[in-house]
Amino acid sequence: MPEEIGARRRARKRPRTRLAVGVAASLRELLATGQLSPGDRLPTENQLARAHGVSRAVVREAIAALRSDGLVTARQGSGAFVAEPSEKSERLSLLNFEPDRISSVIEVLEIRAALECEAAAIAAERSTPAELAKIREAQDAFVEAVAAGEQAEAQDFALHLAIAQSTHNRHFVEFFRFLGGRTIPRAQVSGQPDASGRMSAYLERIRDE
Amino acid sequence: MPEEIGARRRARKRPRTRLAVGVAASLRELLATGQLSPGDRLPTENQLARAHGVSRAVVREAIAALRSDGLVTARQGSGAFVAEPSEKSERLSLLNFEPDRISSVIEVLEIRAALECEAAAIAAERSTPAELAKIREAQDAFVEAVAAGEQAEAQDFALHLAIAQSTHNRHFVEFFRFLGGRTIPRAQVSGQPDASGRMSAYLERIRDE
DNA sequence: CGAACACAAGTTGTCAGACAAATCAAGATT
DNA sequence: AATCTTGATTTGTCTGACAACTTGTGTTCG
Repeated sequence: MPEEIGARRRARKRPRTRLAVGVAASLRELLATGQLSPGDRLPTENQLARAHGVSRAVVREAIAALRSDGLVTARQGSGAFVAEPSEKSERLSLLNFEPDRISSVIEVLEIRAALECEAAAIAAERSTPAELAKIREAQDAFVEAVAAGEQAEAQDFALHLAIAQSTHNRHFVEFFRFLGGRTIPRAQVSGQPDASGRMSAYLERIRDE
Repeated sequence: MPEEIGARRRARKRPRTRLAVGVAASLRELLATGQLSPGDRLPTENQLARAHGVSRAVVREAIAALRSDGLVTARQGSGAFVAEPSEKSERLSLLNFEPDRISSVIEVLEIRAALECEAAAIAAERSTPAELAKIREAQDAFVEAVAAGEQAEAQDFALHLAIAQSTHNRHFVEFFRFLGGRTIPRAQVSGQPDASGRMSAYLERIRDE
């Protein structure tokens, strides 16, 4: 018995997988595999508790998690039912890509390029002189860093953020902040060949406008 | 007493606000107002239970909801702590706008236009003949509907979706499906004055490419 | 004096049973 | 036939208890 305790103590930060997450995963699989369709009533809490060998409290916590995700809706006295797929569930899966596949990274870069292009155009129309100065500053810092042979991720991000803020559209800002955190670790894609080439063309366009 | 019961029975589909959601909302406010910063330990379950006049089970369900959202992390034997803001929380707040403000709708339309523009360009390069035919079909249906004086939201959406699918980039597809659901009810913005004008120019561009 | 150990208090995780509240279906009543 | 009553079923909540884990404190030994 002591060895077991030792083994668990060694695996610190992971005291034990909570039972509720196991039950929740089991339920999620039922939904994912289509064994339970929207509108269906899932088993009662007592049934689930007996089936998984846990107490009703654990089952309740598992269902609460699904309900928090909008996957099921519970009605007192009636039961818990699978909810219809809504925007919310789609919003969660959105951009939930796997960074392992290179193509996935490229896809995100595509969508990012599309937005950067338009953001720059809008920013050119709306930006105040102060914001323009800020963009120029970030731009100079970026070209300097590139000239010095650095990776310049931070400067790159700062530049895009400055442009996004100049659009006065907070969705652009939020989107870049999100994508920035996703794609900054460029070490994933081995060589970023034409990144600088694209960037120079990109900057030229900004100057023009 | 009977009247009260009647009043509640009349308000069907809303039997009663669950206690857990009230406690969860209270906790969320603590985080939002900064009274609890990342890394802080929030009150014990017993304290919260007494403070809100509910049982510990309710408090546990409330905390489980926050944990499911990634706002707090609980460690057995130690307590529950406010989590550091991560991508996940940003992803949730992303594009979570209020449809009441007209400017908010316009902002989303801007970001949508930016993506549609680039998606069309990419689609033009990659689309297979079958996909091109599908786009043309959707396009014809759209112009027909517009000519008939209809709103043509469904055709509009189908057209954009067909284009997005031709990019072979599933992020575009997901994004349009998401934005489509958000902006389709255009009744919000009273007159969509230049929508058709923009659209015709947009279609011309596709034909060119 | 310092370090390893033992221990106790506090906290979250889980269990078990019970009752309240709501739903639903069938039976009883008018 | 329509309405009311009743009972069973199910989720929502309460209560108390114990297990598992963390943390700090004291204690003992080198």
